[in-house]
Amino acid sequence: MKQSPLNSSINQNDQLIDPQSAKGRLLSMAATLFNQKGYERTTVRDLASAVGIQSGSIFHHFKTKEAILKAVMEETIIFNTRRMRAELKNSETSKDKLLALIVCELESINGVTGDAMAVLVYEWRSLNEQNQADILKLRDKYESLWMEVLTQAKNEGYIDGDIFVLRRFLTGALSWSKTWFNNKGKISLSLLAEEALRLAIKS
Amino acid sequence: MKQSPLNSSINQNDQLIDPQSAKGRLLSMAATLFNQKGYERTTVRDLASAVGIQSGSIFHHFKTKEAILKAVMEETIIFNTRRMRAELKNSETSKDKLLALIVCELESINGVTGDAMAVLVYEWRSLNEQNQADILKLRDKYESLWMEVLTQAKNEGYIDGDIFVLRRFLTGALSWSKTWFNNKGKISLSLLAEEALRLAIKS
DNA sequence: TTACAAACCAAGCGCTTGCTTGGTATTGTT
DNA sequence: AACAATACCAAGCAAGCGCTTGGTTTGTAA
Repeated sequence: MKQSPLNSSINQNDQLIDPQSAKGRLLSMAATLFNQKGYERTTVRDLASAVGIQSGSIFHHFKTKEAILKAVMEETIIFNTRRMRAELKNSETSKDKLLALIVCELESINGVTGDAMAVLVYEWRSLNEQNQADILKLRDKYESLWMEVLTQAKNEGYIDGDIFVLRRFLTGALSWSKTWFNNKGKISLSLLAEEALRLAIKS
Repeated sequence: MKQSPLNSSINQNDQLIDPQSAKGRLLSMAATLFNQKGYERTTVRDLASAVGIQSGSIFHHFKTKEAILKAVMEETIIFNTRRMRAELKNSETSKDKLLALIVCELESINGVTGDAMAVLVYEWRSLNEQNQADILKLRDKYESLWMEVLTQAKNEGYIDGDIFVLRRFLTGALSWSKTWFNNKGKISLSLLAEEALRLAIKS
């Protein structure tokens, strides 16, 4: 065996599943369908026929339907936390860092991981308590990156109001862009990011 | 008969259903459950037992389960559009009007109609095309109130960026407050509204 | 070639779902 | 009191659901 098999349990050094593999294509299609029709309205038969297998074969890769949902969420939050952490290293000032975070989040929502991110945000209720707790741990790491930068920006006088409230406003504002923003439309993503930055910092 | 029976068809002068009536209590409970567990996860049996009747009796009041969802959405958007229109008449300056709209929206999301508003925002996909189109007409009226005020504020120099983008940012930011804001917490709703106003207008 | 695990199929089980049906209380009007 | 409209119950149907089972094909490495 060249590599230990992946499962959905908590794992600090998670490897992401190869998107080319059968399991990876399944996850990617699941994210698409869960976002389009919602988790509950998507049947395992829908998902199976979308990837070209029988419905029962799904359960060779995942124990339950909910495990698929959880995996979609885990994959995307781990992937995007890494990306944010990497982008922060390329930024100097707190203003630059804030813009970098906004761009990252907008890209994660409207880019290739967009379906999975929307699922992460809007299908929360469909996880049982344990799984919610597991995902929450990952979200906490993600959010701590934001709060560090916002704290710095606040200390340097860039921000007026409460940074916790601000972060929550931004979470809602940016995630909502999934419902209306079009990458090929008039407004570019980086322009959108600048508009969003204007929400946060004064003049 | 003292009043024509209500149905879910499009109706310019919609009367809202009496919240005390059996149908009204059904709608109110439906909003609660749909928000708590999601529309798909809520069964007609759940809803029936929550209001203390048999599941089949639901269909005396509504033709289908989806008709309940649609009615919840219609009721809340009509109610809140009226409230916004009323509040706008009590405001003079465009800045006051904008704050009034923000307060209204925050109250509609976090107040008594909160469950129904969350359903309106997040359960969109569960309606078929025709019903989506019907609700969209009502939303258009609601949104036009916002755009009028934003246009005025922009013309008067209160707003920097694109008002369409700003409105969408606000939609996301305010609706997201449902997931974290607590009316009995440290931050009051009017304080939250002022923080939100800061997102929109400069210094 | 052999061996073995991973990937998948074909069939269907047990359960839940939205909704229907035929009938019975309850309410309001005259 | 009589009647009709409204509100509800008790039972269950047809369809769709997640998931299981036992067996077959495919890929990989010695």
